Amino acid sequence: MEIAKTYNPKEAEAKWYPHWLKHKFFKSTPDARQPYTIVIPPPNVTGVLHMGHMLNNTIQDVLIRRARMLGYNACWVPGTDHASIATEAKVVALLKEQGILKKDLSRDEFLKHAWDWKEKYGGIILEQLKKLGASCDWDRTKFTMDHEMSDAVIDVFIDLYNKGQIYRGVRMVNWDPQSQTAVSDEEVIHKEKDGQLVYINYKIENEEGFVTIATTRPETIMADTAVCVNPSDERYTNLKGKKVIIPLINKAIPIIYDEYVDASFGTGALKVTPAHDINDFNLGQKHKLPTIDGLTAEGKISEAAQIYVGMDRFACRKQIVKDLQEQGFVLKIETIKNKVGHSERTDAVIEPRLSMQWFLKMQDVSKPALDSVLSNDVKLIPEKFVNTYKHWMENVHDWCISRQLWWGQRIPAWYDGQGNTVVAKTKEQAIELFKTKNSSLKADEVKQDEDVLDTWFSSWLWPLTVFDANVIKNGFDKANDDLKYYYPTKDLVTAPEILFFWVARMIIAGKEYTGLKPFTNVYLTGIVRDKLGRKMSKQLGNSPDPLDLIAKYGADGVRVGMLLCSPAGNDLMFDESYCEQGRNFANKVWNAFRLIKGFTLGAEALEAPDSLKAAITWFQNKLSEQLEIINDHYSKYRMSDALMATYKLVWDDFCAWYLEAIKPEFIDGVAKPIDKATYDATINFLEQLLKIMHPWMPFITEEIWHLLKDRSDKDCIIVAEWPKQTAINNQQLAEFEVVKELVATVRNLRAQKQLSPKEKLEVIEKSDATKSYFDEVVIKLANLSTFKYTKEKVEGAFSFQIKTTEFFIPLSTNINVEEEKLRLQKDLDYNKGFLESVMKKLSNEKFVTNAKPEILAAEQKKKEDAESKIKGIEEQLKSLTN
RNA sequence: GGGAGCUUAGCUCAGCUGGUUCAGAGCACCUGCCUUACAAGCAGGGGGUCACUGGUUCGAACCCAGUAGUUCCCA
Repeated sequence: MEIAKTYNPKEAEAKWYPHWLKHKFFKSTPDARQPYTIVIPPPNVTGVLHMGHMLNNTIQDVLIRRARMLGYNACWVPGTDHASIATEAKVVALLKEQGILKKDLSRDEFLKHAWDWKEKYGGIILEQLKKLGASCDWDRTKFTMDHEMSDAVIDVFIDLYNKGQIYRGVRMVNWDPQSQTAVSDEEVIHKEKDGQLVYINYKIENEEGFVTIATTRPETIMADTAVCVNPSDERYTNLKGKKVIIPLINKAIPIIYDEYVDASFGTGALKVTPAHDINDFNLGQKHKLPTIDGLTAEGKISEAAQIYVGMDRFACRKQIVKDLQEQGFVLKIETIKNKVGHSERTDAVIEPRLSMQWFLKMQDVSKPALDSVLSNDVKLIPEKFVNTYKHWMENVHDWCISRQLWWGQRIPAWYDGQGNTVVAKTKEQAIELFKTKNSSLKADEVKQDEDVLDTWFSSWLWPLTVFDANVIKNGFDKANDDLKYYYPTKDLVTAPEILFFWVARMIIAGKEYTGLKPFTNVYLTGIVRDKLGRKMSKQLGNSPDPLDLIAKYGADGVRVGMLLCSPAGNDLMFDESYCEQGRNFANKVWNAFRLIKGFTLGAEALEAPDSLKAAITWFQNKLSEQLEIINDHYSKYRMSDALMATYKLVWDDFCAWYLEAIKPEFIDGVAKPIDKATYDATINFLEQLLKIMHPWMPFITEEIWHLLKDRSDKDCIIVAEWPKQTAINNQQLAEFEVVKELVATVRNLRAQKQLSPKEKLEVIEKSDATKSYFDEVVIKLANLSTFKYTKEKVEGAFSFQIKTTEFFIPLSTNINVEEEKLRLQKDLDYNKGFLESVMKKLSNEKFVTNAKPEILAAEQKKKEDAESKIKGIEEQLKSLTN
């Protein structure tokens, strides 16, 4: 059979993914084995696969594939997230294109459109993950708004309400005027912007003179209800009990005194606008000031402001400054940098706004979640995130969980129109509850809260409800078999940006409802940036389409490329050339396979020559040594290190050394046959390497696995057993390092002297020995005629040292004496300098008395080695001079 | 404004208990090769004052302090 010269990823990908699915290799059901569980961070239904998903899901797939091979019952649960704000925005926009306005639709009509949209587009991203090779148990696919998943969310709300942890109140929230909903603190992104600090004169009532305030938000002055100064600020002590007049609307407001005001900022006089600033709100509460809401939900000037009514907040800001200037109220304008909050979802400027919202008290529930991270029960990888986590959890604010949207779980709170509120799952239950409070209730007056819950209020249950959506209702002790078996899950792989949004809250929910952590390890990936360090985003257009990359480099190539540049928790500067490197690696593996496949097996009686036996034992050792290192990297979640060790084991050790050593020679254009022992060993090595490579490169390894031998449909590498270590002979590994150096020196000599690689050379080792284990390997790799031993120096030959051993290579052409002397002199100088530095240490009394014995012994050895080396070089120099 | 981290070769990064397994890897670069698996390759090579300044120590990339640059989190 003809095997293509370059690997064709498309074919293998199209063949093996369906094959794996067909044989249900991704499927997991509880059994006697140990479980290894990962729940996917559910991607947003509005999303398409981006580089962040690629990274995140490749890591999960590597972990789950290796776990499967290690014999765990590996279960990777996929699914999607309903993403209230983003999805509702998409649906609203789509309807608008069709000429339908949300306000003209009933709630049910709108939701029907939203579900249609979700059915049509919501699964795209999961289909894309399959192209990457993701080995999820697709039968378990969940959606955060699946009926029973939503039910659990409602049950949690009711439960926490009944426990007194949820309350409703007027609070200053982060209002997104574009999507017309409150968002949580965590969804506000603060960006530094150029702003104007406007100094405005407020006339003192019934008196000459004025007080100057400085503000970045002049459009809110109509909603001012006081001016506040620091009581110790001498400039304003004379104003006690007086009032000032707000310009344009000529309204008198009191001057109040509070330590809160920083006398050094602006003029030291602060306009107090309780409805539009959280600090002002707190001041207003303290001093019992009235609250005037000067803005509407759309971010326009409200009736309460009296003037500019209906004007957009930003247009008004410009206009009012102009008007104030014309009327002489503006003292000056400074340009300053200030941080402005933006909505994470819509990028609209966030408006602090007073409104009635639902909150979850975080104080009590967060405590166990903090402890589980501090005690390492839940491990954050890398550890540096523990600090950030701790800081957030210790300064946590109550969580605003209501959103003024329709797409999501509707808050199960009911109002009777007479000021009573109950929380219940159904209207009927609500009515029952009302009856205990208010006997004159009419059923049609009972109305459910219009708002839905924050999306994170549903996804914080994800690791629980994907297995058992009834766990909230029934309690953890009555959990189903799935939850009991798979929970707590093993690893969570996610981005640091959602450490608080999601990770912390899952731990809270897990602790609250099971008493257990939801996962053991949290692997935090970095943000994928371009090579200029910019975050990849659609807006910038600097993100490649992952599917294009897969088409270009193959899924395996892209997976390797992603992970080559991804240190845990650090951002990665992605560049396509990494994928190229991944593709090249796949091709290298392919060609190693081609070579092996092309071997012709000799007669049964053909024995393995010594050179091959030595190469085999060496590689067996090497494989075992590296496997231990790779396993260790995995155990520490050092993914790119594990990958690099795999890469070098395959490319350098296997291809460049082992295969070169055992590769049959060609005689008269025909390859010599290979003996069975070597052939079998080589196939076995390749199989083990394929297994080690499989988590990184699932497709090519499966392809070669099947091309290598005739195997049944079920005998797939995806379910093969992870290689086991064998004893390591370190002595032989060390000896082979000398072999490598020796071969390199010979090759280097050829290059320098411009000798043909075909010309056979002779190497003579100065030693008492007459033979050693790897001689035949050296002969082959360095293309020698003979490898001999001598007790005496060889005159007139090229000479060199490796460690403390001298070697000679007689050359047909005379060596250039001057050149040699120069080279040897350089070597001598280096070694003398080295010896000197060692002697300095050894003659230092404090070193000798303080250093650990093994360090001292090592220095002693260095000294001896250096001395013997120097002696050897000096002798060579002497013989050259003669 | 408060807190955390980072700074090692042209690039991306390792460097675990301070000591020749300490200055490393991959890529890129340079030189020579179309050598019967692979030019998506082979062989060889160059390249770093470990951000800076001080300190501790017999000894510092590593520990401590300060400075600069940078990233993130919180307000």
